Amino acid sequence: MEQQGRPLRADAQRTVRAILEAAERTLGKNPAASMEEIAEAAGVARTTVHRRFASRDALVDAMTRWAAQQFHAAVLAARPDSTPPLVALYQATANVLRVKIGWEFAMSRSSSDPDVERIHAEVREVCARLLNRARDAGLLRADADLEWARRSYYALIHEAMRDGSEGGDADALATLVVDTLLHGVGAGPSGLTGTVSP
Amino acid sequence: MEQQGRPLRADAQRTVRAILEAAERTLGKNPAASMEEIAEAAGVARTTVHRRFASRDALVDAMTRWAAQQFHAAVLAARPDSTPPLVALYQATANVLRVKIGWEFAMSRSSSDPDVERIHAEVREVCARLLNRARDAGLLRADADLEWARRSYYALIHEAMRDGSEGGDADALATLVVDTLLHGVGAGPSGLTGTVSP
DNA sequence: CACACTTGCAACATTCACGATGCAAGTCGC
DNA sequence: GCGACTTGCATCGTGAATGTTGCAAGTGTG
Repeated sequence: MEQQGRPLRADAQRTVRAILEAAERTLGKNPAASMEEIAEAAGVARTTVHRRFASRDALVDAMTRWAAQQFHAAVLAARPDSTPPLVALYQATANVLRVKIGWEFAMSRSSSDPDVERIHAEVREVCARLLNRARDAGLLRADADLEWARRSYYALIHEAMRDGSEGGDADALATLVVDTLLHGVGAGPSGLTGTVSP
Repeated sequence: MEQQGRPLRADAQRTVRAILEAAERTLGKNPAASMEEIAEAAGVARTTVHRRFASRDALVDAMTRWAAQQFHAAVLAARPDSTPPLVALYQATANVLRVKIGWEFAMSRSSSDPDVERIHAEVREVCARLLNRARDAGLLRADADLEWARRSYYALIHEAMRDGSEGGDADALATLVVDTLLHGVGAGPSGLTGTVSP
């Protein structure tokens, strides 16, 4: 379902949103939760959920799609292609954290939906470009592996999100993430390998 | 099941191992896979799986417990309380990566089993002690948040594991992880906050 | 206000995974 | 080799979750 002959009535739209949010909460706690539990959490009858989403998969897909769009918007809002790299990095991190904190389940789900995958690929590219600019600006080591940098970045954001789930401030967390990404937790330069300047 | 009146016969033990490993492979690809699929992957009949593991939960619990023990052993093998911090950190990372690469599903599962939770708590403490020693040795910043350091460390290991799933070398990955943890991917010291020396 | 839309409720059909059992054939261990 | 253990196979029961349908009552919209 989810495609409309004509737009849903206002109350029906509210119902859809309520179901999506309830599904996030419920599946976040227990990924194997039944449609019944989701319906209950949303305050609607089980049949209503089936009316709005043809199948369980359709519901999860819709959640994933919704979260992916929020994610995309959060990154673009930081203007990562024009703002100075460090600022964009910080801004994007904070924005993304706000989304991930509210859509943990939907975001950590690897979707089979090609649309969703396309969005994530797009975001990855934006991120890659940003890191590239950061390196050119001397913010990253010249010999840094940008792919690993991106993945470390994602991993740190994901970890910071867990704090956020329990009432952390997105801006403070973003500072923590970016700081850690750039400088790690170590003290002086004493690399295990010889990556430090000769 | 899984507790024995007397020890299982040799062939039965092999069967148990085969089932555990098949379950890891199968559930790794699809967490919702049925007992049937697991049995097929193990090359045994479905009823045999039920003979060895009373229920699906019992099977997953057994996997989780097994993986947790391997994890614990991997950390202790690095002698994290006596070896010099940097060496222990590197060694433990490599050992843990080897385990996580083979038991991705079982390791990333938050268990309801108190025994498993105890093991993980124990490992967390060992890790905390190690990071403490690292800080005292001047390896970490004096004002570093050790809890965040530990979690960043876990997150980076987890990310590195994905490389390992596709044939990466555990030792090389460990170097990458420890290096990134200590120094990040940034170039010079230009902290966003004023954490750098005055 | 009138009409179309939306929802809750009750009932139903179906599918699927789980778990149990008995038995015959094969395998291990002493 | 003999006895105990283990497994495959065929079969059955059961419960839970999914998805559908019809209808009456309520609610938004023009």
